[in-house]
Amino acid sequence: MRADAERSRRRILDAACEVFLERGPDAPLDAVVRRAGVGPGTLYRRFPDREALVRELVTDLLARLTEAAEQARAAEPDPYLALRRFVHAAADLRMGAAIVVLLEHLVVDEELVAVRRGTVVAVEGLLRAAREAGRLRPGVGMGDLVLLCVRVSRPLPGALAALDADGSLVHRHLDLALAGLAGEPDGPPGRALGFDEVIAAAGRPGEPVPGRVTE
Amino acid sequence: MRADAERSRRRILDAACEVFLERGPDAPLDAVVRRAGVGPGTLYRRFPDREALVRELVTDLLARLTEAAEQARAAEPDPYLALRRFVHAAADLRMGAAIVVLLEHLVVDEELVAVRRGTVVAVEGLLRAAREAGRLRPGVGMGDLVLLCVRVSRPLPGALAALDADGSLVHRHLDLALAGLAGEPDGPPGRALGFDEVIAAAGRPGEPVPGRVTE
DNA sequence: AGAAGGCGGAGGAATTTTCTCCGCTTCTGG
DNA sequence: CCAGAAGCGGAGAAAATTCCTCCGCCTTCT
Repeated sequence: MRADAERSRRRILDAACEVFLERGPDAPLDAVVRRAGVGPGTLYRRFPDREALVRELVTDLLARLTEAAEQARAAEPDPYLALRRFVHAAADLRMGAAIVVLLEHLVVDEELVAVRRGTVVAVEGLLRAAREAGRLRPGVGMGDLVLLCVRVSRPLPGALAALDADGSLVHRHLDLALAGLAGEPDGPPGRALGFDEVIAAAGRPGEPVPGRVTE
Repeated sequence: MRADAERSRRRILDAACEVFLERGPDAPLDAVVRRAGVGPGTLYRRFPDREALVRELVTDLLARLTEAAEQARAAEPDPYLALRRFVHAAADLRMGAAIVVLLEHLVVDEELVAVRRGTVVAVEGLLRAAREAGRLRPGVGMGDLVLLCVRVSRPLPGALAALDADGSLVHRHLDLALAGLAGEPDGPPGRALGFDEVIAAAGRPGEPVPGRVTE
């Protein structure tokens, strides 16, 4: 594969990831094209239809997730810290997009099942280790973990997204979800976010609200 | 106002709330119309443009949020339980819609500022009480609370939404976020969610994925 | 340097979204 | 219960969006 083709492929997949997270699995492919900064022809040549794009995106993400889970396990002897590390890595990888998109526009074939199984096994290992070490609230299941990850690591809607341009808020809130808003004062992760900052984007009286960042 | 007009107004506002939460603040008003089960004429007569609808929706929601905060404070002597009760009530009221939509398509006028101030004061009271009682992790601010509420109580994307048709998962995850996934075994709220359930909606190999519920 | 292959964008067809108009139904005051 | 006022739903025109192809030019590899 030629170098420029590979570059385009990567840009399209990355853009698709963000766009599907922000606008849902039916987001127009034109939006992906604009975000990726490529021409429509480039997208439609490589991915004949939406499903082809989605399939490659999901496969790619699941593989990287599996790798992240295995790396986290290897790098952290403490099972809870390993799980925590994985959760943060999953957010960086935009795990949400994989799931959103997997469930919507995809015929799940055997190859996909195999890739998915690999991810599930790896993550379940992390979870079981943390549970057996007594570092996980009893009754918390794999589904809870995954859904909380999806919920917390999705981009904030609309103009709120600007609050977390660099993603640090996602990591703060992941830590909060892990440790609990109500919890022992063993140090809060990051710094407190003021409400004023949240509503700052709402503009002042009489002023038009600054719209979302136009693409 | 005639009884049927009031009924239509309520149905439209409720529908708009759900639709804006699910599809973002630019969701087509036709989707609101379909969800509300009224004719387009009915919507456009009462709300000449998108802003009119959004304005009434936001004002209505903020007022109900303020009321919920005051009720929670009155009903629960324990500051933490009061905060917890409010958070759950806010999720039921779809607080997320107010914020999503407030930030996007609205010129914030003085009336709105006043209503919003009322809400902020009421919620800050709850938060301060919980903090002073030592029931809140230090460093957790109003913004964290609001954003975690938005994140957790937004509907899950796409087909995942079906997992939480009755909203019980939102409440479970709000409790988890409050108490922390990693936490003392003082009883997990609700029952554990299996990963199998999460991916069940993905269909079996070779089968087309059941699409989202068509409206 | 030449050839193979990829790139971006113009643009047409199809779909979606917006919003109006009007005949029929529902409500309310008397 | 009735008459008139008010509201309702839907057909459908106009505008905007989205999908996707074709083609002339540019990049990459040998």
